[in-house]
Amino acid sequence: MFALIDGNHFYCSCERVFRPDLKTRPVVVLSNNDGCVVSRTPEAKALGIKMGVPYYQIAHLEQHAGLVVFSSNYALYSHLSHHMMHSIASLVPRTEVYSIDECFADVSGLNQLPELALQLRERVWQWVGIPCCVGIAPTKTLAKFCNHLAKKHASLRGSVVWPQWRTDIQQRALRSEDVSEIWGVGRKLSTRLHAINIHSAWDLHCADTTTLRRLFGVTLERTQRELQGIACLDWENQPAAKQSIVCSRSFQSQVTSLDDLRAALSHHVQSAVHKLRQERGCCQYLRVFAASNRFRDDLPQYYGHQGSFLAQPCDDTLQLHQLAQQQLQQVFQAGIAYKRCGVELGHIHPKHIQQLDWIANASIKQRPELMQAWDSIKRKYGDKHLYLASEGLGTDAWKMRQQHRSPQYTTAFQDILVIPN
DNA sequence: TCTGGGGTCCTAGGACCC
DNA sequence: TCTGGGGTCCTAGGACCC
Repeated sequence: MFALIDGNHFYCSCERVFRPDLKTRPVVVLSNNDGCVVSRTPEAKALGIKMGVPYYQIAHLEQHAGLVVFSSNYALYSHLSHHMMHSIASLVPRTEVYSIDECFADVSGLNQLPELALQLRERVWQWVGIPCCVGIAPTKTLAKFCNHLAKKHASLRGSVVWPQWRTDIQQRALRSEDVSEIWGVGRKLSTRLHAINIHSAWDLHCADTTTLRRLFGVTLERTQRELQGIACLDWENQPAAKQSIVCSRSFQSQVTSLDDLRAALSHHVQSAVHKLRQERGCCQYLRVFAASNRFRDDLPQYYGHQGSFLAQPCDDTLQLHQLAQQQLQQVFQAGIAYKRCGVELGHIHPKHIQQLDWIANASIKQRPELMQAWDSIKRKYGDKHLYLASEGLGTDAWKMRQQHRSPQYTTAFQDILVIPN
């Protein structure tokens, strides 16, 4: 039996933890670079703000409807996420963190599931201040579905326990939801399903399995079985080792000079390789890309990229940085207005298991002690105090726009909340 | 003027093997 | 004129997730 616990409009709720005055106000959180809406409270939803809508289209609501806007503050969200997962783990034998705002919990063999659901919600609320909903069912897909129902219908009081429902109620619930609400059925798939008369979740539940398999493949067959209560997705005991790491950002304004691109890329390489070392991995592939603004039809469009393999797995920032900058040179074309660039590290292997190249003689210079020192300085003093000089080249045009960011209440001493007398 | 940033899995088809 | 059958590995592209 699986429980799925999901924080309600998580990023907004994180902001509200330290701003109780916003409890009933419409709040949204924007994507990086203050681009578009990625989290919204029910009050913001009621204003007609859709998910993913660009900020400039709703900015007027700050003036006219009391909308409160935040830039994303990942330091805050990931820290509160940690606390939330810890609170959940204190009540159940096993958890599997699925994303920053949701987690599966193993409730097999436990009695009084409705009471447990209530307890989970209350504990997260009391310990962390995040409201959440709980869905409990015999498969992960159904648990997600129950969670969805719990969020949608206030009358369910934040939790749905599938086995407690009579069969006809379960059926009615499946009939009431479009197939696109099911986990694993996205936009394309639901369009194709509608075309063959599969509209509701119940239609998918009842569809002919062989046809489904033939037309849509094994993934959707699994989804159907899960809807029928046959578990196809098991617990993931270990978080899988990453196969690739990507770091990229949009620029606050257009960038045309190689120096600005160099600076941005330098920044991204440093974070990507830092993540790589935290994974205890080494990569053997590196790709650099830079792109124009895809929304500007009036400007020349460009997506340039260049990747290459290394003779030897590597986790050395300086080496990878040098290679990335060489590749950028190939990618760069004058006369393009760039809006985004980034780096991808691929073919990642565990650091302690390495296949060396016995033909290529060139061994890549690596400096483990230097990298260790680098990482510990970053850990101790934060990100801003140590970086490669090339990051300081050029202008600030490549940096991120973050005009509405809240303080890092829980992770920076200078941002600790002060409550006046 | 202004539109995010990560990831994974599956499949079809081509190249190759015996 | 007529040309098998069974496999693996790799990659690109398409779909999905948050």
